[in-house]
Amino acid sequence: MAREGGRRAAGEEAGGTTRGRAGGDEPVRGRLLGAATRLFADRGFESTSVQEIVAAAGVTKGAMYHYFDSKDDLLREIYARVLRLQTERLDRFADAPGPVAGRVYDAAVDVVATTVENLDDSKIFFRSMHQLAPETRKAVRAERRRYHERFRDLVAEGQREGVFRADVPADLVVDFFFGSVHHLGSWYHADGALPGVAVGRHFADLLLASLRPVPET
Amino acid sequence: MAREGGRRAAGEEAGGTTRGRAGGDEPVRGRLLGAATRLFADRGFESTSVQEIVAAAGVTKGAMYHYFDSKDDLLREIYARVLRLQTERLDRFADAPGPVAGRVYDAAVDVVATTVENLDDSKIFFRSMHQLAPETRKAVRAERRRYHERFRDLVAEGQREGVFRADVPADLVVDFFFGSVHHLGSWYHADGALPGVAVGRHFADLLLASLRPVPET
Amino acid sequence: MAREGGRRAAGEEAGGTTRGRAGGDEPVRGRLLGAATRLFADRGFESTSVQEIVAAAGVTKGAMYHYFDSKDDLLREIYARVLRLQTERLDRFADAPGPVAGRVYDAAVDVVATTVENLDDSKIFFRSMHQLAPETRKAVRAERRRYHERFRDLVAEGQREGVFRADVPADLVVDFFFGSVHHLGSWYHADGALPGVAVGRHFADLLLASLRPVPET
Amino acid sequence: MAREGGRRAAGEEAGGTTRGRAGGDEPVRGRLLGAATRLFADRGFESTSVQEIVAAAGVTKGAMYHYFDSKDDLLREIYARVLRLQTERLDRFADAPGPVAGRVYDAAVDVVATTVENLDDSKIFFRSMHQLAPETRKAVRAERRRYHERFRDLVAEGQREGVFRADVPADLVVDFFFGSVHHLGSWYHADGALPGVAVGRHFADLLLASLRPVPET
DNA sequence: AATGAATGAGCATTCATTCAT
DNA sequence: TATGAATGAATGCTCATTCAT
Repeated sequence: MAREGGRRAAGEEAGGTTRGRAGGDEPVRGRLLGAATRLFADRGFESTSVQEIVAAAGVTKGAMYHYFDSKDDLLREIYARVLRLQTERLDRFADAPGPVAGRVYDAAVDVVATTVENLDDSKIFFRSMHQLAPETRKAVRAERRRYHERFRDLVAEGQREGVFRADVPADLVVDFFFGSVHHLGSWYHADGALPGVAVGRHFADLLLASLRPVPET
Repeated sequence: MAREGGRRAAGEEAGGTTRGRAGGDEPVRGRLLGAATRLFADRGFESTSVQEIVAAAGVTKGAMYHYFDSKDDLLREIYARVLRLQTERLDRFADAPGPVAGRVYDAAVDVVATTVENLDDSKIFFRSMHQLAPETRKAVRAERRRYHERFRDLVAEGQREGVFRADVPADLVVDFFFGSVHHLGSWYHADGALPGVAVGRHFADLLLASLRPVPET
Repeated sequence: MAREGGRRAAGEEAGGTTRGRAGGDEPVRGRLLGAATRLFADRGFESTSVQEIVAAAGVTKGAMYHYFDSKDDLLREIYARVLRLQTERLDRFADAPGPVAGRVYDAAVDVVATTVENLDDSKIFFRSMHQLAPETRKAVRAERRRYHERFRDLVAEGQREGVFRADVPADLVVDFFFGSVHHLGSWYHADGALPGVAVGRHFADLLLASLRPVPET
Repeated sequence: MAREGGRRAAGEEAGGTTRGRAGGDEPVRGRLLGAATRLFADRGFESTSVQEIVAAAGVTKGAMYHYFDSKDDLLREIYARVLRLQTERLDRFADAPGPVAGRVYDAAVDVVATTVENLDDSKIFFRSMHQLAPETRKAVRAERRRYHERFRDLVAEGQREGVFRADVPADLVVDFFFGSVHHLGSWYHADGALPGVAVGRHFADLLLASLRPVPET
């Protein structure tokens, strides 16, 4: 039963299986996912009770277990959503035409901007990985690795072409850069002076600068 | 069983109140801190029970509550240990003589190497911040901010001297770099090919490269 | 899927209200009763969820609540079915012509054979009695007592005629014998070497032997 | 922790680890086992909540989980207690000197009397077997089988000696007789006219009578 | 310095049942 | 005749913590 609901995940905002009752006009499933995302980001997965989630979503526990198999399932869905979004966007930038440096720059700006726009997702992603069931964790990591490799291939392409320095492993560059991205959740505040895109441009600048071929002395 | 941090913590009490019993020769307090560090890093703070900690340390619950006020107190001690260590080391490098670029480089290599050597501490630090009591969290953040500012001042010094580019805020540079450092816990494995210091040198290289003044066109 | 009892139950409604859908060609009501019988016998009444029953029957919960008032109602129907069957059969043998010893023997063989053929019913009967609503339980017990008395009267008839020993209360003989019958569910396996009728003949032999008048010494 | 308590099972009535608080003077562990036995017999294992058990024993849930691993563990202990008692007693009678018929008679009387004296245990034994974890169930069945075989060997001994008829398998005789014994819980009431030993003597009489060699005609 | 029995609040989850459609 | 979303009460169990000894 919950599995059926689970399958419907992709279309969750397509709306309208429920008429909206107490708590909002959005379908129950989406409300639950939204409430869970906010709470998991704020307090952590383990410190958030199912009771708090359903209260925040304005539904009953039974309703939650109608749409999701478990609290873990909720987390799993959030991971799936993040992975889907990020993969889609990277693909778009990596496959674009033009010189590799530009594509890396654009992808870097975008991933920062997207991360800032979905800061809750990002906080959850790196803080709650170890709460996933081993199997799920493996799947998430595999998907994440594909993402990493996609970006790394872009860097490696630049290195082969000579527009990026080649004396640092491309994998390490990616870990270096994405460390910065993933920690946005630790310090960035929406009410800060710098908009997400501005941060993205700075980060992308720093990345490209760090990759400039070392000047001869 | 005994971790480096654990040994320090025990010493802090100015010597052996316990004669070591089942589970190791080290004083009880240190054993508890060591076991807690390992378990918090592996499973997270919330998913680790006091029972598991005392079992891993080979003591009883009563003994734990003799040395620590609460489970939170254990976490607080771990944070204090990390902050003390990192601040000490940064001070050493920042206060060293010589040109600013060299000091930044050395400090950067060191923080990476130290993080890699105490990877469990690092994992805990960024994953469990939100479990601290608000007051403690505030104190930890303040201390952390001082650390950040110390490093930022180094960068700003280089910018004023003209050896670092000045078109990117020094604060942002520090967040950029420490994001990379803090995420070492997400991918670095002790059994990997690259020793901690090597990673440190690559990271420091990238940092300095990203700070080189932008060439005139 | 279809058990003998299930087929009878369906017929009771005087013919097919449902055209059979996913899961079998049999009417829904019978499928539900069959599935419930098997599951109650395997796992016990309390450990079987309505969800499991409807899944096994290939219908939805709503359908079940259309045909039955409650989960208890399902159990009540199973009891009614068993009682009807056993009473019918005993009546047939008790009312037959011929000497009382032969009638007791035949009835004894038959109840064993019938029990073995409907072992699930038997398992449920003695394991789940206490789950019935007090009122229903009272009714079931009353019906059961009538059955017991019918058999006891047969024994008493033999005692009066002098073909059975009279130094043991007829009621006790019946409890003695039916204990053996009711516990068939605890040890008899359909794949065992001995067919139900063979067990029945042995049991009937033992019963009649135990009733032989005590020889004078 | 609960395991430690579990080991102490045998000495549970040796008394005095607790000073008796609300609810009685008996140690907590024994009170819990007593309350559970009564309730499981009355309402069945599944229909009895842990809350009801601890309320009846006058302790808190936490205390129960200090002594027992789970509700299942409680049931397991009850089974262990029954098996221990019955095996002990059968051994005593089977190993006694004298002719086999007398030993069978005495053992039969005793098992009925003992069953009647511990009717709750008996009700639980045959009603809740399927609630045991598969592993435990296997162990219980194995122990039970040894009991059955001990009794069967006694019957077989009599058949070899010619004092019992040999045309019915000894195993079947044992199943026949113990069926009667196990179903005492279904009809016997302590307030009934017949004391346990009297029922035992009647049952033993019936058993021996059913085993008399068939007279030649 | 250390024990271990006991607490009690809280947790994730299950489940029979209802009801608008 | 049948669906499936939703309910709400109850369940077994965990856990940080206390306290007399």
